[in-house]
Amino acid sequence: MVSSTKGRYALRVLIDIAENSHGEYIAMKDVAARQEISLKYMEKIMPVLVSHDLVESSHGKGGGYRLSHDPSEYRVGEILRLTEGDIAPVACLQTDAAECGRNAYCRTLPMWTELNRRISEYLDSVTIADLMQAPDMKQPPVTE
Amino acid sequence: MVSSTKGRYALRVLIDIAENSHGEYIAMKDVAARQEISLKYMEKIMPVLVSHDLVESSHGKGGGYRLSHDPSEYRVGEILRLTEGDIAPVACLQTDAAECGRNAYCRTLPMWTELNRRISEYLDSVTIADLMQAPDMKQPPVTE
DNA sequence: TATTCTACCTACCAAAGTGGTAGGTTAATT
DNA sequence: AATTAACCTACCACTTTGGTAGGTAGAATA
Repeated sequence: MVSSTKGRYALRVLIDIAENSHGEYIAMKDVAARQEISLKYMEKIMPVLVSHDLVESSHGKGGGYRLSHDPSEYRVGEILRLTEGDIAPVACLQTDAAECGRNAYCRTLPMWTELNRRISEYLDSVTIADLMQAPDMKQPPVTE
Repeated sequence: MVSSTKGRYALRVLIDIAENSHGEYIAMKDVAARQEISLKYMEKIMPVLVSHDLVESSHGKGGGYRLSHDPSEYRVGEILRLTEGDIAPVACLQTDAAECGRNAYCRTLPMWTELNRRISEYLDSVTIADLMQAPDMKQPPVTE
């Protein structure tokens, strides 16, 4: 699996902030309701985005999160790498992977490397701006 | 992770059979030694390949496995789908996935769908024949 | 100053998946 | 009959996933 809920939720939250906060801070309570994601679970994902300066936070009333940059500057691959740790399709290509020892004569390594390259290339070609509300898309219902 | 050891081992075993058995049955003991894979673990993977007619087996002395078809007829995507169950990069695209309910307004679904398409397209474009020993490749050492 | 709202931090946890091991049974060959 | 090798079933330790619970810290407002 390239992406677990962690990375996917992070993406959806960023898109939600991009669409609904207009430069203002937006409370996670609202995002969680719209995205139907557990608030508590989201709270575990957000600090990662803060520490890498993807979003800025403010405590207290009227606080919440807002984007640090323009939506067009957020590459999906980058977001997934931060939240998932790695997006390599196989264990032996992960950045923390131990040397296999069989690399010199591994028949499949070149294929995995090429697959990895194609996945990264595609995910890095898509930005948050690309994923924002298309004209023909409905807004999600606000379920309280 | 698109592929766990199950799928990767299946691939390596099929390539090993393609390279080393020449139409003859080949014992898993030998493949396991060359590929440095636990024989017992391999034994759990092989029956899947038999039941889908990728390989044929024979019991007893001089028995083992051999390919049912020409190496060029084995697509990597097909092998991974059999052994992994699914190669979708995200849970909501798996064949057994429950309807999300948010699909109509999910901003990320089209991207995941396209990523899934690209992964499948690439993996289905590679065959076992493509992965067999290149001229500049060493044979793995036979570790007893 | 007290209250309220919100981010943030820590600990815990159930379920599923991963990557095996162990031991025995069946079938084919010598 | 003995040997060899596939095959079947059960078990298991470890990690990841996807959370929940409860409390703390900081900022705004009344």
